[in-house]
Amino acid sequence: MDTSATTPQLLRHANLRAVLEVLRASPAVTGTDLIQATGLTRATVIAVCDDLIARGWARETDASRAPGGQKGRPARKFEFNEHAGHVLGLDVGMATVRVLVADLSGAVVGRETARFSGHDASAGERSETITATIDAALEAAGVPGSSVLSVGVGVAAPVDRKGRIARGHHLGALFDLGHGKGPWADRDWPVLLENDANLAALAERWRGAGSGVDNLAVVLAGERLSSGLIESGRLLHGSGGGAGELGTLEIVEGVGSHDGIAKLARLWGTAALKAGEPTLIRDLVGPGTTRVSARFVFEAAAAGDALALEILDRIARRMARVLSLITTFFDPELVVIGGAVAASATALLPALTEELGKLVDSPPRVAVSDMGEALVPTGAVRLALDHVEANMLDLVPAARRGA
Amino acid sequence: MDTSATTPQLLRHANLRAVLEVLRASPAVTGTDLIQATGLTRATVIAVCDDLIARGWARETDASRAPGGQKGRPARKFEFNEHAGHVLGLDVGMATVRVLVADLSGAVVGRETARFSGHDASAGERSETITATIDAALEAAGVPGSSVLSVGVGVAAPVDRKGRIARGHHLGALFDLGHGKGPWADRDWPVLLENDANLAALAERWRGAGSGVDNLAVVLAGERLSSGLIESGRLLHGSGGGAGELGTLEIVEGVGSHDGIAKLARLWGTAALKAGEPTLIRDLVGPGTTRVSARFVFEAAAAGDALALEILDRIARRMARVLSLITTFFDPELVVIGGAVAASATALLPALTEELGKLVDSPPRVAVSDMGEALVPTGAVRLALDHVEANMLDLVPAARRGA
DNA sequence: GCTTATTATTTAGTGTCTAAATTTAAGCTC
DNA sequence: GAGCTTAAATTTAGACACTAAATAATAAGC
Repeated sequence: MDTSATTPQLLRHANLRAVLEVLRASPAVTGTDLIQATGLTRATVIAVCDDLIARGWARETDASRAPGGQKGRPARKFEFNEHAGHVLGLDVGMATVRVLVADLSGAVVGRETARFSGHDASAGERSETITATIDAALEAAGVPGSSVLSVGVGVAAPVDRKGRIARGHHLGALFDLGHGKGPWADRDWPVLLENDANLAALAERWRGAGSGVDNLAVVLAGERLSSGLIESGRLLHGSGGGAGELGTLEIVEGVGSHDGIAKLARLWGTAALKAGEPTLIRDLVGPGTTRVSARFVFEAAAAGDALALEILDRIARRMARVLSLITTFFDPELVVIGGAVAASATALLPALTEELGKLVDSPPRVAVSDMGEALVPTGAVRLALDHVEANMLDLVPAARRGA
Repeated sequence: MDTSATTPQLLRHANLRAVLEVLRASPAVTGTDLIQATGLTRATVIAVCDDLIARGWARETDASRAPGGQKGRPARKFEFNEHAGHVLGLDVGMATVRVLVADLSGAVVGRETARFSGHDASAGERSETITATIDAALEAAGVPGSSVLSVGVGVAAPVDRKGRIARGHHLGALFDLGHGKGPWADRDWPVLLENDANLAALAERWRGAGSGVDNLAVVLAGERLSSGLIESGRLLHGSGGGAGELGTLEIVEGVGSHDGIAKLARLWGTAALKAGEPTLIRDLVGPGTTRVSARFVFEAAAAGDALALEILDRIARRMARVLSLITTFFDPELVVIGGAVAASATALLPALTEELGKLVDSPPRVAVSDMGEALVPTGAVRLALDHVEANMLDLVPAARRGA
């Protein structure tokens, strides 16, 4: 709906887009298929395909149709050239960096994870670690850096629509992730920064529980709580990227802070242990230890330990209150819980949905993510792919570079 | 970004749109202006304008330029034909219906308000009242019904993106507002239902405090609380239209229900009176009366009455908590408070912003609507205009109808 | 009345699409 | 293998919309 002037070439541009979109969605396609999908004439469809092939975004497959099948002249078959380039999906956390390398079909062809040297690592050190991890991932995948068409990066901070970390956020000092800086200082990759919970939402909608869902919330509930919100298929950012940050839930009765599931399990588990209550958790933790990791609480609960079960119940009820607020403000069709302990969070679901049903008139479906650690980087891949797809016709595929 | 096929005519279509958009935005424009605004050639611009004139959406003004100014052949001047049709903006409440008639520039040319016969009025009676009110408004404006190109309707219920009132909502039983039913049974107007708070948001962004703001929340806070949310310039609906309904804020500490400002003022004012506390409110209400309307509380506060001021302070703090939640989830740039008592709500602002500043890291600007009763119907006009503008080239202007 | 400036209109040329006719490359039948 | 059938590709003619450049119109200034 933009006030843009148009030239005849723009027509072709639009048709290139249309055909490309079909090609991306289907494995291998004949001219006739494209005629039906786009409504264009055969002459046009073929011309557009030849154009796409010349630009490097599509390729023609050796017809080789099933013998004894169709009569008539064999159709040419066209398909999306998923090797026309690659994208990187990064999850840059406080302690670790995860890198995925994917081709343009979204298939992951390489991955690598590294830990930063320490909590007090400088921005420069962190940059070097990120660069090294990217290089390792690319090498493992056999993908040259020149093939990278865009990079999606998830960070645990609000990021506005222009890809800037919220001013004054502590993460801004720890990393140097701006365009053309830090890890990508000497590469000309388009770098897209995005909040990690938002990327989790993209990931769940792409390959998780939210596929095909246009109104979706994802709550990252490991150590801290944050949420990514998709409305009508679009990510919400708010004016400064702070939408869904859940930073001020302290005012909610029964939700004393924005602590996530893992942290609550640890806190309450430790508290119970200190109080000397009889529980299986003590045996799991072992003698002499006072720190209770979240895992032990979940294990004890799975074994039927009453105290652990009660802790889970409290966590579930607290989560239900958070979800009830999200429902009030967004009315999503589905809420997915992700984050470090997502797998164990399944145990919370019955109590959570029951409590949510009490709090809200028409509660959304609630699911637990099964994407594990890959959640955020997968969303980063999706973000990078979105960018490539949106700008495909203005880009030059890796193979054609310099030609 | 839709996968749509394109024909050469689509080019013209796009340019018609582009030129029309410029025409709508500026008073009277020459070909040269359009060349600069659109980047098209003079030949094209003129052809497009002639096309628009032929279709009825634009008109040519008698050049009559300031004498003694420009040399050269006088430029033709084109302008948007705001009389090519009209729109209706309705606010259908429980007790009243408000109707605005506007031309395509958005100028209000007629208005009418009516009360329904009673709370127990049937859907049929209500329909008749609405029809009569519309007819009166059109007649007063001298606009024939055939000139109406679309109708925006605000209702106090969740409405999904397809214009359907949430299933099971009590308002659905009181009205019969579906497409081609009730008040518009024998007219062929496109009717666009929308939640009233959402329309308030559209109105504030169009002609209120939110002009030019892309991330905006409007809170209708008269009797009940509800909010309309605009993110990146788009209204949020959620999966069932329930986004921003604020129906479950009961779980928030200090916000015991979704009562609005007027209701709280009334409740707390009445309670104070019953408790026998000394206050100016008693004098304003008059002897023998126990019902305290919100107005008296605001008047007493304006006169410096301590108890009234304290009530306002409590209301302000409660509102601040609601706004802090909105901020947490949406991060809007601006929040506008509207609804029945908006004008008096200005008195709440200092305490409200102070409290909000304590609750939230980077609080949004807060403003009070000055659009009064016109707020929702103005938003309905905006909604109707949006629809007309989006579909303009597929519509037939009123004047050309039947030709 | 001539020049100059500005705009409108006309003309020729280009890119893109459709529709219809033609060509190509198979499978099938005899 | 010749000939028929079929499905797809290609070619051709025509339509539409745009640009660029040339031409025409209209007013102000001298």
